[in-house]
Amino acid sequence: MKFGNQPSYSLGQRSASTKEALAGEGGNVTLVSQSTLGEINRGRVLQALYDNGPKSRAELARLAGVNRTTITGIVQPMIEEGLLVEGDAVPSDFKGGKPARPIYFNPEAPMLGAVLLLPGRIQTCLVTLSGEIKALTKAEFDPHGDRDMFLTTIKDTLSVTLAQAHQAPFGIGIASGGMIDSDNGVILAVNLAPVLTGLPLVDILQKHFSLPVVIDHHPRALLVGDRWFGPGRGQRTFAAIYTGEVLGGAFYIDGRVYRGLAGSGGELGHTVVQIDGELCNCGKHGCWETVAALPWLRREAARQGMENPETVTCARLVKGAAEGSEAADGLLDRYTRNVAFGILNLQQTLSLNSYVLHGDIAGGGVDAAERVRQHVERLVRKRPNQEISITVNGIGEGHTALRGAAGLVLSSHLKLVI
Amino acid sequence: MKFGNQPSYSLGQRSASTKEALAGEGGNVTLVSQSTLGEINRGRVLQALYDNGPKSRAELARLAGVNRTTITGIVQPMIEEGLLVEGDAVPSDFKGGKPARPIYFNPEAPMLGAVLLLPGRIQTCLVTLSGEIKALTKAEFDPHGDRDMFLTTIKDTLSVTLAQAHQAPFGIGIASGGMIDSDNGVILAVNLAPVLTGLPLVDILQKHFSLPVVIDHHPRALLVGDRWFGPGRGQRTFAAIYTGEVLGGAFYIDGRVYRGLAGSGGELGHTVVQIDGELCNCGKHGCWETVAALPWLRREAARQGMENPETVTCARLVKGAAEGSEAADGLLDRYTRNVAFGILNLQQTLSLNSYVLHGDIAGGGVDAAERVRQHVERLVRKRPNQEISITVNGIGEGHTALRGAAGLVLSSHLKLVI
DNA sequence: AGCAGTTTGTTTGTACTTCGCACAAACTTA
DNA sequence: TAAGTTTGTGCGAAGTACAAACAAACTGCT
Repeated sequence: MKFGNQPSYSLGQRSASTKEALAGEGGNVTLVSQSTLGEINRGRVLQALYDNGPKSRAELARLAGVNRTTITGIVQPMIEEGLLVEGDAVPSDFKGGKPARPIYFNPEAPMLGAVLLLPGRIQTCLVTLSGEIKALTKAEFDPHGDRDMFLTTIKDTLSVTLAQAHQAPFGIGIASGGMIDSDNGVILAVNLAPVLTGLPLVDILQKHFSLPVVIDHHPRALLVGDRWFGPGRGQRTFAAIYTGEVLGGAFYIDGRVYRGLAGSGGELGHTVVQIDGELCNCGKHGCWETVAALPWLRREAARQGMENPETVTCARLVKGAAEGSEAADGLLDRYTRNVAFGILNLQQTLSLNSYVLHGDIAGGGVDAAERVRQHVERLVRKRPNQEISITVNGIGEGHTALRGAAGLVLSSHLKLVI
Repeated sequence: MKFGNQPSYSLGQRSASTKEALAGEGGNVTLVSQSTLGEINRGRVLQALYDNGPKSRAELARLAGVNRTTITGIVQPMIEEGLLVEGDAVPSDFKGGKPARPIYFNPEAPMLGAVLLLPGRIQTCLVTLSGEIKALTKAEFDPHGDRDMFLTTIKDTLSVTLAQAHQAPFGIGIASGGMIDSDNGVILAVNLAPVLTGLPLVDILQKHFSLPVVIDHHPRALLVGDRWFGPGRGQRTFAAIYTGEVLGGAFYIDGRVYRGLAGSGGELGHTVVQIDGELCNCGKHGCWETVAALPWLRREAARQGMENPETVTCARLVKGAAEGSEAADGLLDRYTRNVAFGILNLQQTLSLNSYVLHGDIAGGGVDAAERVRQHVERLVRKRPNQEISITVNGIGEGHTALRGAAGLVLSSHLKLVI
């Protein structure tokens, strides 16, 4: 399936990107041009719409403390090209005044494609500019199988989804498990799905679909999803933490997704929390993963003689504890404490204060999250005005990851810095 | 067309601060104004001069990929006000052309005041815009003594230094040990110097000297000093690590000093590396500090029956190992390995790749640094293009910290983002 | 010595974007 | 109906980078 001509929006393709212009290049100097200034401010107005919902031009100007004509100069071209749309007038309040016309994302605008790629499972969908998920399609693949067969599967699945878009999407975002080089669009390694190792997936899909494609690792997609329409919405600083067969994390720092070099930041599962601890599959001892991932939970459940230890999850422990099982309560406490150590280390390092849980630990709901938070509070060094928040994302992890994957396209295509 | 109701986040007013304008305020969206654009680019040209040394306007324009008149528009006002100065013409090369006149910081411009405040010791000095340290003055104070006496001492010491400036300095930067709230200019706690605990030092000195005053914690000043005229010069991402009686760190991420909320990032000494480890003076077990700070080294030296264990340092161990002492070599290896765990955790979390060592571990010179690097390399998860550099700062730690303290003033006063 | 070629720094006008002011449109209230 | 209030737009001012042209100051060759 090929998409030919794409809609032309004045925001255009990613060039010497806004992010780079803001940050400068290492050793070289990059100045910010007039046109980049316009891009920065366009992205910021778009983000304000996401964070605050539909708003009139006058209200946006007030919120940002700028001139009304500035806002009009920014949004009018986007209204004309169909990215934004003007809503029905809102009746004036008791003081009178002309009714305001809130502006928001146009439901008729092109959508974003999204792929969630986990060991053995593919999900694809379309995501509207207001975050609705459509045309969800699922497929399975053999994690140890043949690469060509995998590529056929992902292309077919994506084709089914994209066929339901009435216009060429802005692009395709991929959230993938494993170790990702997001700069070069390559899946470096997925221990649980060797078929993906070394796969230059971005290039392959860009060529096949003639659409821009971006990729990032799964926790980072969760983070973007949290930030866009989840608990991280409107926040300046927070982290997403994933626990499951492996552990991972992602950071939103000072209003930007932190990636590290080539997207390598956030490999929290292989930070050491017990120097002389158990051997980890990465080859060293005492990784956080050895005491806070599902394999550890299953081993401990078996050690305690619990029923069906191979199916133990945080959710099951919370349920058991609520039903009075002391074994479940005790194991849950140890598990949440072990999870807390990784979060504690993040807090002492980066002082993010706000953590959104995903994966198995999130399956334990607010009870598990509160236990983790209490463990962290007991351990962390106290400071004035330090309030640590640990929440679970109530939206559902698959949808969050897909939204996040789509959000990756937003970042690159619309200069919207999520 | 109707839009559904969406939650509204409170947004602040437009910020005049360049840093805030670039990043946006938590949940708030701040647009970048024309005048802020000018400030951003002025700061960037100044940083380019620091990173590259004296350069002609034409060369700066080439480095930045911008128009020559843009550079002139930026630097000419600074030349006129005496911040920058035009040097002697440089002879043209074999192709001819008008000789270029390099521009750099004016030696006759005002200086920066700097204070280094460690338990029991005060150092003050002036720092020129090109990083030279002048009028260095030292004093001592009783860490457990009377606050008024401490304030008298620091004011007198600073007065001696400032009396040697021919013009009012741009401001005073303070590098202080302990836990610092850099937003509010308060020293929150210094375990080794209780006289400083709770001291609103910025306010006190601003009132006394009628100069702008900024404060940050010691590792962050080291970082700024590294970035300005040390191994971090021109780098986009690196960390400074301090080992001594306590441990600390600071990060330069994506071209900016990372502070965390109220300056609380970088408390690496209290990350956990051994869940069931020794009790730390912060109240929990297994902090990195319990296995990598000088108290650990002294205890281990005593346990091994080394001579004068209370004076053991990394430098002494390196010397001992070079002279054939297997005990020194063995303890040095354990020490550098323990230090490596904290750096490893940083690398897995933030992927900074470049670490500058300070304090006791730096006293071991390149030998100690190389041992740490090898330990990290053995432990870290491999990725393509990942090269980990661990260096010591050869300039001297006191000078680096003082330069860094002065650099804090540069950041705030000249909108030069170090 | 004179000329062509090259490079630097400056002058002048254009382009991009935000700011400020004024006005018309569209309402509420007395 | 008139006064007051708010929204969105038109127009000119202000700030800053970009582009073209020119003069100054040099090198190398004939």
